[in-house]
Amino acid sequence: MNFSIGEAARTAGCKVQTIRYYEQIGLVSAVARTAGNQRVYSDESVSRLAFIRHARALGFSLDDVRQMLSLADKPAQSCEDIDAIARERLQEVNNRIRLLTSLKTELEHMISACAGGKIADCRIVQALSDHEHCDDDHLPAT
Amino acid sequence: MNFSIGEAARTAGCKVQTIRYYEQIGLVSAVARTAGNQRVYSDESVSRLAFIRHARALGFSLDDVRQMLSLADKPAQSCEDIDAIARERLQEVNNRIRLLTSLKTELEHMISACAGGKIADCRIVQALSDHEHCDDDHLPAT
DNA sequence: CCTAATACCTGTAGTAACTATAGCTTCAAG
DNA sequence: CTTGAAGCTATAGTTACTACAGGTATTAGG
Repeated sequence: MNFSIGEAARTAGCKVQTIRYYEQIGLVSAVARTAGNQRVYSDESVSRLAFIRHARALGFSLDDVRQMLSLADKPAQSCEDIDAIARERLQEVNNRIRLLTSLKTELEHMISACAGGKIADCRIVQALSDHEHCDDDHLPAT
Repeated sequence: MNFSIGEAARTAGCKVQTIRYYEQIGLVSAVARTAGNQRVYSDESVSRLAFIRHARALGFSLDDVRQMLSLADKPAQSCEDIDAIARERLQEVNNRIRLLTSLKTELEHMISACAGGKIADCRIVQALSDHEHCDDDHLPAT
């Protein structure tokens, strides 16, 4: 089956420009073109795009994806490396969940303490002004 | 007390350039300078920076922060709006936790299914190739 | 008082991972 | 045969910083 870039995008779950972007940065190789210079996608290239989108949705970086794709092209090798990447990802996901859970608690506290008063004594403003009480320097969850 | 930009950065928990960046985009106003043109920070400007960093760490965008800062400058007003921003944030945090939890499960499944075999039958690669079984189109958790 | 090491200054460019725009061409339907 | 949608390229914008280059200020030691 052949697909236009629009169909490929719908199938893979991304925008047309995203696919062109992936091609541009060399994450996927250029596909065939029609006489009129339009890209033609095979099942295989569409599923490669789906792989990428799925990995991205799982939080893998494009760099991770690049590694995994090159590994996936050597089917005879052991999948140790891919496993390692996935394990690292799991670590990060766990960290992020832990961080977000503590943020959730903090936000809930702030909200419940601020029962529609004046800003002058708003607990949210106070809580945010005052960094003392929280000793971890919780950095932005990139 | 007066602080150099370096001290302010250490206190607020960010890099020197980040402070200059906040000034540049007008998130904080320009502070006084020494005879030698170096920025001088008061306690108040440092705590404003700390406010920003703390809010950022809680996942508020710079745009949220901008709103909150302008609201915080009108202490006589009700804190309804700030409360609303915080509630919205809480919603997002909850969504993100939900998403990450399902990713965690998926990653764990993949990892346990891939017990050091060959890539040709690696479950991780298979799971990522195959988008069918997951019906939500879980977008990247920005 | 001089020097060397820091810390500061401005301005610009780079990062990730897209997203959007402009201005054009191609294609499919009626 | 025309019209509107979808495709093409190239370029610029987004968020929130971070890094660099090339220069000036400040401070501690000798």
